Amino acid sequence: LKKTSIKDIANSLNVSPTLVSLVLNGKGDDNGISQITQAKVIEKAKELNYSPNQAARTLRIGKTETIGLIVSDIANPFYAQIAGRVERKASKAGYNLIVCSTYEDTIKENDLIRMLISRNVDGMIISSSAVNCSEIFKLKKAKFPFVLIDRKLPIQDINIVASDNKSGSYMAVNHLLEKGYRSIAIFLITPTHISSVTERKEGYIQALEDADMNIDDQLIFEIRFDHIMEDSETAIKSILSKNPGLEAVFSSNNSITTACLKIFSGLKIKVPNDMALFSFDDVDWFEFSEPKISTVAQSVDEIGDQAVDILLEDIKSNGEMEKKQVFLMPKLIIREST
Amino acid sequence: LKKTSIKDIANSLNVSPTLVSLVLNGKGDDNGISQITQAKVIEKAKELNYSPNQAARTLRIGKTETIGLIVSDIANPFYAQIAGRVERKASKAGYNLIVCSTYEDTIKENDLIRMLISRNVDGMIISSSAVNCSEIFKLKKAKFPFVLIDRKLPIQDINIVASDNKSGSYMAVNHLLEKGYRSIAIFLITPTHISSVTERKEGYIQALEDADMNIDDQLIFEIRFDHIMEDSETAIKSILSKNPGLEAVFSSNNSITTACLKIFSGLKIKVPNDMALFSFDDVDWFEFSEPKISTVAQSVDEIGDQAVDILLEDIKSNGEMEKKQVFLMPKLIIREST
DNA sequence: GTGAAAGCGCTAACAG
DNA sequence: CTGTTAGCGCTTTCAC
Repeated sequence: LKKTSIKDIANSLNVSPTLVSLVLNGKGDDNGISQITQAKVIEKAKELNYSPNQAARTLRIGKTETIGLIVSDIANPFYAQIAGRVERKASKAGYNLIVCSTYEDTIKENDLIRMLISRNVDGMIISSSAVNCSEIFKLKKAKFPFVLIDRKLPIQDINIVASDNKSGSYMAVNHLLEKGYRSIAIFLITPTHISSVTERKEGYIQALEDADMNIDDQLIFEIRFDHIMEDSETAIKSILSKNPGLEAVFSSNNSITTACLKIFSGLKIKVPNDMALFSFDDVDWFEFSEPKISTVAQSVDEIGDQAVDILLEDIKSNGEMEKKQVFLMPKLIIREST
Repeated sequence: LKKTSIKDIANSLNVSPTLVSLVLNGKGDDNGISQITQAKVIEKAKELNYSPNQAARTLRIGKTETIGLIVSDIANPFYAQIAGRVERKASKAGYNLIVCSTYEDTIKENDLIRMLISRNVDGMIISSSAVNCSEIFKLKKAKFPFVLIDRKLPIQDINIVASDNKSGSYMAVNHLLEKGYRSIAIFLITPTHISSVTERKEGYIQALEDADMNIDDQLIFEIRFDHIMEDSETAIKSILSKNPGLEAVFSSNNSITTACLKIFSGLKIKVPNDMALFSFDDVDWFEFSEPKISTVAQSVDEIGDQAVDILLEDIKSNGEMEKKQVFLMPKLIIREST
């Protein structure tokens, strides 16, 4: 498979590669190349099915018109929706998108960042699960354009677009309290060090404290992201045996909610009568499930849109611009599960 | 942002770029480069935070270890799941993935194919909505490795992994018939020329014919993919006014099912008592919705896995291998909506 | 054990 | 109006 190059076009037309390059890049008029020649070049390019070798172009000019998106799992509807949104916006601005999943593996995350750098992406959007943020810190130091989404990192002066998870969580627990639920468990997803998780835990604790209630560590469960069904089942069974009086579960992650629903159904536990269930993130089916699920909804579209806007701006400024921090307030959607 | 190159390492160590390249590519031992020198190079590379410039590498060796995935909409759970599966498998084999969505725009599809070629991807996995398959045909002619998924194209001898949509549809309608539903509408998504859609229509017609029933064109609805809510609503209202006796809707696409559920709910139409509903594709929430949704489930994971396997094999063979056709039989999952 | 030199395809500065 | 030249960073052949 030998691809046609600018040289091939030039040779078959008896002109120089430069001329062909100029024409094909729309700089023909600027350089006063005759319309006839231009037409010939363009026609020949089509005839030979020419498509520019981006590797060569990138090597020469350093830009790729590509941005990288790193998330924990592209199959999660939350990230899938963000990815779709980012793709559309980026595409409109002439950028392509490389999407990568880390599956919460911090080594893989670092590898992916290096890989994207190697590929000369012009910028990145990252939902990081980093503990040691060395790789991200390098990006910052190198003034490489990037914006964090969804999860904070303990680094100053970097772009970020995320939800105010603590407030979201606080509102959710508060709602449960107002509804009269006294004994409330929270299910957190691992890795628990990521900011969205710690913040959701903080919101839960704060809400209980503000209501002068005790925090019972026994009611705070950690569900491993790669063993969601098992751990949720263990957690629920533990509740049933040790805390039969429990009235509500705040499932702070949409995948955990799915698991809980399955398990409750298997155990013939009726929501919300036997047990209330509050979720985080709004997934389309929460509106049709039995029962419909109350949840804390993040502005997914806005996260995607703003991330792209900020990133493109940063790219334009060569990483020199003043960094932006955007925190979106999530909204409570009350349905039937509480 | 000046990245460190092989030359930088070479200079600071007073060795040649050749040596550095050799060491960094694990060819040090083969070329008898001393362990001490190798260690120095590797250390220096780390120290200078070296990451190879893929553009240069690609320009030189022609390969990128990247594959492209083109689907209609990455935010659709069906494709999101395939993408996840493909990403994992490809990643294990050392390949990166570029994911693109066409949003059913054939122009965009062609642009994307050219873009991926420009980027020197080593192969592609494509769910095509092409009418005029010129671009895909060019791939074939150039012996460029690719595999179609989900949708057939009228081209011989190309790799494809798809479901037997006609049989799936046939089984679904047959099930409705057996359950005693006599009057059955089908909702098809546009563009209707894509094979999965025409096949689902064919299966519907065949099942009715085999049961000696008339085909009523009034009961075949086309829902525009970018106006799903509106068109579904129009269709349902048309049914209610013109065919009040209708007993079942076969919604041959998961997004349409979502819309139908919303609309039925708004109209206080009870499923399955007032109207049965059968879907296509299995989405996790079909198990929790009210009612739980009967559907034709494709083996999504298998589509993804096989597509990658075949693609990698084709890449290895330089596009010379005998092309493979895989058609997976979907399964009926009967729940409460029928 | 190591280095020099060529070339992948493209673009940009400069020359006519 | 068009062409020459150089070089982006890397790998590879060949030479010492």
